Amino acid sequence: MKKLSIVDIANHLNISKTTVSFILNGRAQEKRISEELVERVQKFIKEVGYRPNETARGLRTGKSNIIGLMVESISDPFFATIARLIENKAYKNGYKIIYCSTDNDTQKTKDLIQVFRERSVDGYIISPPEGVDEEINELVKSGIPVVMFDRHLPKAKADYVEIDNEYSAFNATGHLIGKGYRNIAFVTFSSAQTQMQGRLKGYKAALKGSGLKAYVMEIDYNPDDAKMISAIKDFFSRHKNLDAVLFGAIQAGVCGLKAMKELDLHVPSNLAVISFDDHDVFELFSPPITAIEQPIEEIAENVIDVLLQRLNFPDREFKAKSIVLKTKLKIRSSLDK
Amino acid sequence: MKKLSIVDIANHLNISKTTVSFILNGRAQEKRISEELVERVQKFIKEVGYRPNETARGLRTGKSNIIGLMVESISDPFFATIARLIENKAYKNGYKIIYCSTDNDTQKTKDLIQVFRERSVDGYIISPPEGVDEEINELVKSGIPVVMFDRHLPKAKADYVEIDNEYSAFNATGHLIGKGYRNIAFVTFSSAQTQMQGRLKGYKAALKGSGLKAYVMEIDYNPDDAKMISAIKDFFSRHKNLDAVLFGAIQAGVCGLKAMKELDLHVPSNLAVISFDDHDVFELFSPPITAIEQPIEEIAENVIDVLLQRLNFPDREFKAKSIVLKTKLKIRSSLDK
DNA sequence: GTGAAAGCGCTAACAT
DNA sequence: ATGTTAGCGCTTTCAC
Repeated sequence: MKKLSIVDIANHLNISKTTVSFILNGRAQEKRISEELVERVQKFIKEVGYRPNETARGLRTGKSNIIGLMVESISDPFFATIARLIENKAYKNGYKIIYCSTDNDTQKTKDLIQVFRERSVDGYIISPPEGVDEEINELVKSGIPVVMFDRHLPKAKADYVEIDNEYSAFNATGHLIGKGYRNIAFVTFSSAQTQMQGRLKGYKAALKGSGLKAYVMEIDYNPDDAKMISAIKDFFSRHKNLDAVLFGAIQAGVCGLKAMKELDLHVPSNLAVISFDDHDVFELFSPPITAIEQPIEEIAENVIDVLLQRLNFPDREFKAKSIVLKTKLKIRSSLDK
Repeated sequence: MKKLSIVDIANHLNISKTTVSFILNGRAQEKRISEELVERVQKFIKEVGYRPNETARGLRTGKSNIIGLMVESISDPFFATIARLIENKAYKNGYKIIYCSTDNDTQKTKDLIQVFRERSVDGYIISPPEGVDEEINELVKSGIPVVMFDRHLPKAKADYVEIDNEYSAFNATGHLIGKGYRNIAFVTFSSAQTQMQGRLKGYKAALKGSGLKAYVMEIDYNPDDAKMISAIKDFFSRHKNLDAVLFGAIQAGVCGLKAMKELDLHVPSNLAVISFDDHDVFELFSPPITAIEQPIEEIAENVIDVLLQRLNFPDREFKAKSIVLKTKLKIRSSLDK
């Protein structure tokens, strides 16, 4: 059973492939092709299960109907969830998704953008590492829409969707202060990225307002959890006076809790805890961990909506959109002394 | 800056595009093209940053260098991790990955296979729902390699990689029995899939050996956790005599723990717990939950290796491979009365 | 050693 | 209203 082409269809029906093509692309009416013929063609197509070759179509039109999704790591629960939500809506709109993990590696990301370009990916969704602003601007200049999320590159003139990092950290830190904690650490990944900078800024601002001292621990991201755990253990051991900690990301929170466990530090008697990003692991922990919940669905929805807008109206005047969403501080018992 | 094509390169260098193509594809030597010319071409290509159009290449060769990854849900931590590991190796071998979530929906999966076919996806990695055996066989018959994982379809003549579900459940249940538990429940997703059937079988076999009664609870999978949690609560409430529970999947385990929390049932004083699949959430739970750890890296490695083999040696005689891997029972304190 | 030319399956401008 | 035909950018056969 060889695969049929549009010519086979045309020949079999004794019409031209143009006609078939028009019918296939819903331009029958516009081209005033007779109802009867349209029906005959569609019936036959259904009968033999003909499906146009998307590669050929893509070559001809220059569109691939593929969206490139580049995240820090697809295995991270935050990004995996986003990926799932984006997928749903993309497929509903006729787009497929090709993904890759950047590992926050600038060079790797640049290469991957090239790889995606070779395939004429129609649009990009990226949680960008630093240093790819130029590449993103080049894409946008070529008319290929790019939406950044989770963070943005100030020099990249593209749309982005993120949360209010600064306020979220400020608010969480303030909450700890309100509960009477005075030596509050901020444990996060070392990164100059906007989201991490924002969180750090919010944390510091809250402390400053109360005249408290900052204790910042920046972890070098390492795929091997054990390394990060022992770094955090070190930090806690060096700062015995801490009474609370704000984790700047889910991965930091998970490693931090593991570190605390190994040091036999209890929540909240030894350390009160709040972490960015919510997850089962925080909900099921004893006591449940207070978390800054990102509106994941809303993020995904905004990302894909903005991208589809750009895809559908490519020549609309360009003005990069910045969408900043609110988080929710899910207060749980990890704070009650 | 318009994108260059192979013709532009050829024209600029006053040679034919055939020559350029040969050089591009490493056939210069075979075609006895002069060293000097090869170098000149390569230098120029690098200079202008020329990259062949993969769509055109794909149309011509019929190969896309794309692997289709179809999992139950990309947001599930098990599948997300697999996706990450597969991605790594695939990209290293020049393959991109296009993914989709099947939701275990047979019709959706059939449609998605069609969608992937339109794009001439070179090979498939699938955690298949039931009822797509024919589609898989058709792919294999057309010479397109398919590797199933996590489960397999007995009627599908394709390679698969999975764990020893029956033994894993048998062993875990036996461990509970050895610890003195007598009323052991098995809480799992209702599914006729091989992996779930295997787990159920192992559980029952262990009980039978000790003359114990089976308490099986089959949850209908529901994207809304709350529904599943309340179903499990119901079950626990109806069976107050239970002293231990084996969860048949990570999602069942997480929902089960949430249900127990709401019912104020403690581990292990009220119920000893073992769950399939390991995860941070089990490690950080108090007390840490004993888990049946799947060798995720090994699974991913085997899946992609088998697929690459098929891709690289398409005409090698076909004999479907079954790879069954061992799990590890990670014993934690969730069992010690 | 290199080049001309056909053709992969489709779309769309241009006939008719 | 429908057909003819020229590409999209590449690979590959065959000719020189």
